[in-house]
Amino acid sequence: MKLSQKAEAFVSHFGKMSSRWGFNRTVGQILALLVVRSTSLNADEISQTLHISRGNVSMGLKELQSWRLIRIERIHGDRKDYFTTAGSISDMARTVFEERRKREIDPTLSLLRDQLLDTPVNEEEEHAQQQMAELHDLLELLTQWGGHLNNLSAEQLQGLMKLGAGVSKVLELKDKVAGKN
Amino acid sequence: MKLSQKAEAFVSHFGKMSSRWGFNRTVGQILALLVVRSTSLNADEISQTLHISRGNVSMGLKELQSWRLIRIERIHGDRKDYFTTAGSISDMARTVFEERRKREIDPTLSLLRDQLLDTPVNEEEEHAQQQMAELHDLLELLTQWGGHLNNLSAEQLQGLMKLGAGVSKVLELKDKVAGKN
DNA sequence: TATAATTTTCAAAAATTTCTGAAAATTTAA
DNA sequence: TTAAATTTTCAGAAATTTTTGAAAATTATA
Repeated sequence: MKLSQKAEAFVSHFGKMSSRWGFNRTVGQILALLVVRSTSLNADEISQTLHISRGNVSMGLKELQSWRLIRIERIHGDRKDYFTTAGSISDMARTVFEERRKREIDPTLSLLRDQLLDTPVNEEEEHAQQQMAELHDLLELLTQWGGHLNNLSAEQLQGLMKLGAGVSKVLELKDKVAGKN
Repeated sequence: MKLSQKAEAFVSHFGKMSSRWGFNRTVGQILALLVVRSTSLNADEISQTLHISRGNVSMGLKELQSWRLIRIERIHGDRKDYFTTAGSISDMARTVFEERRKREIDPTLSLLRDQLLDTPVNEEEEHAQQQMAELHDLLELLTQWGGHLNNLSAEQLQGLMKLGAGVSKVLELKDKVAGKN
């Protein structure tokens, strides 16, 4: 399975970038390959296309499954597992945000909450807690906001995005309406 | 300089998490230390407190400056450089988003745009381009949206966040008003 | 069942990243 | 200027992460 120039560039770029998004190079490459290909692929095909060992592919696929980004398809009369992406690009984006929240934000919030239970015993601890409280509130706000956005339909999301800079106007509008009631 | 139990836990947690946010453990620890301490610190103090070499501290501070997350203060009669965080927690959050956009999103958008210039020569390339277009549009939307949010005042942002799930109602409201004009 | 096909695991090797500390470079003040 | 103080650099060492590939485990078919 030879990749086109285009697909090659895409896969390679995502391999390099993927470490920033929480997975290693081969995992990024495998995902990019599945995104770019229109048909599902088995582990051997992935291994040959990306020139990575069969074992590495197996681990990478497992990792992507733990992220809920790919799913297995069975082809009748073929014993092998075939893999595709789980949903559209924006489905996957939502999933990545959600998974990263679980893996990174939630444990951090939990630590911060614990820390904030204690009463500070001096100026220095007072300041530390103040900062932690600020971070806690910010993370919580972002999390809640993310949750709300996730519940919006694709169209609503689009509408909100298109609103863009006009959002402040809408906020004023909302305040006016709220004021009347 | 001995850290309190609390500060220790905070610094250690951020050391572990920081690789997910684009910097290595010591860089994360240095930033966390500066966040939690109320006074500015010099490189030797940081080195002793975190038990990392002087050279490593120097590199870490340089990295944090490239992220625009810390700034140097000079203390009269003292030759050493003293370091503090550049602004509040939310200032830093904004900066991190902006820097990551520059370092990760922008190059990706640029690659995708290049790829989309070519005309696909077969079904397979057609599909690849479709996916890339979807990703391109999503990233662009997120980027624009991020830009708008960055331009809102802290109060407006707060207001928007508090809106939460009510956002869909406000969208309807906006459509109504728009319809009348 | 047995066996062939396929996937997973994991110890060791390779690659990459991070860290150290001494030397070089720079800055400050006398 | 000069010299002391401070910071930066960077080659090599240490630590960590990733990858391989062969053996073990699992799964599917005859």
